[in-house]
Amino acid sequence: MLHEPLFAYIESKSSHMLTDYEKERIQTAFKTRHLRKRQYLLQEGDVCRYMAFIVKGAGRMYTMKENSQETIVRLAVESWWLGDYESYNLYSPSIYYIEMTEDSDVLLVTHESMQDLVAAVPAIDEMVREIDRRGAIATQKRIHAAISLDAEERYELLAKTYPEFIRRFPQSMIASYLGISPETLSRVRKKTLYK
Amino acid sequence: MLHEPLFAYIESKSSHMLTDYEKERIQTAFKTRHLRKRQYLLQEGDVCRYMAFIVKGAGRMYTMKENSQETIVRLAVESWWLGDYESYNLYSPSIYYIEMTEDSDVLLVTHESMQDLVAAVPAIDEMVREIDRRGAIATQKRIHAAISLDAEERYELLAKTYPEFIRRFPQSMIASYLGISPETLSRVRKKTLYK
DNA sequence: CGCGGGTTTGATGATGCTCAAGCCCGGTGG
DNA sequence: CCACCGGGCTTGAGCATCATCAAACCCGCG
Repeated sequence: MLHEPLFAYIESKSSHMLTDYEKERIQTAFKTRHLRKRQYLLQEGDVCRYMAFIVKGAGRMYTMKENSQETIVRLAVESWWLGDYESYNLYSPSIYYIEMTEDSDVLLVTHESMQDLVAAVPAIDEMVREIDRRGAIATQKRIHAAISLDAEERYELLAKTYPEFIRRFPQSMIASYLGISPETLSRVRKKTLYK
Repeated sequence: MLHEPLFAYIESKSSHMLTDYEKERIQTAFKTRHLRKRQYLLQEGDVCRYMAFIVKGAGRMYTMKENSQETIVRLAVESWWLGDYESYNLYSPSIYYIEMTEDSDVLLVTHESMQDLVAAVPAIDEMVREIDRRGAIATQKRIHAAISLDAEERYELLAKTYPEFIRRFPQSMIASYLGISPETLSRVRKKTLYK
């Protein structure tokens, strides 16, 4: 059953166990959806109507400049969330694209449903706080890395923090996520091999 | 009375008004403290025991590398919060310094007191969620700026988003916050003057 | 008047980008 | 089964951006 990983995730992020009734509510709120590689969850200009919990697969969120230059701001795999937080909360048009990079199973929930769940299910409420807290800490670190480390240091930090990413995403995406060119990343990797 | 700006702030971030009783509780939890320019609120290695709400003044949070190279990750003025979120939540030793850049009045609250308040005062609960939400959105944007914009674009974005910062912090700090050298910032400013 | 911190200016060099070509490898069709 | 794509990665050369180092400058203050 596709919702099981979500239940496990929620319980892992909170001190409450889920009751059967709560699981039912959650199951109703989260719609399952299968997305194939290269399918879009969100396109620039649209409002992000769903947050996606990745049950299986992987995806990326990025912007595109006029010159068709992509900048990846987020990568996500199993048990991660994907969605434009700003657009989702404020119902504003998004500046991002979200695209799956593998065939994926996701669970989608609207902002309204999520708010209801937060109010009704203590474990969800706790989970949301926990996610926000961890998110704030992680982004703080990433900003620090982005403004204070050079290309090589940023790559090594990522490889240490999320080795999974290096394995699952093509190198060009890793480069974009790190804010460096694919060529530079290639050279950095070659260099770090001999160490 | 020093707590008034905090009450106003809380109410502005929530849909609830504060009762007199709640204000009393808040006043008890938040200790006022005067800090002079260059005084530290936190030093590397210490646990961040307080979140600070700035009633008056300004401060900065930064790391220091062995080579005594500073990297500012956060600037804050009136009605902003200052503290290392990670250390504050996890009681782990901080990697940051927090220093006031002006004579300041701040209100300090421990993690435990804050948790009590969140549970007891609906407006505070709402405020915390709102801050987390806005924080997540703002840091997302800052990451995007850091990895996709060049020095000039980053400066112009900051000047547009927080003109206050440009006026209140010395240029060298703005440079560090943007992840560029003071010399480069000086040249960028000269250039943007003639446009 | 002279000191000192922050900013500016100039010269030089490193880091990383761009453009272009070659390479590797897995997939496809003859 | 092999030849031929084609996409992603690598490699190289030249160049732009930005850091570094050093000196001059500006201005408020003792």
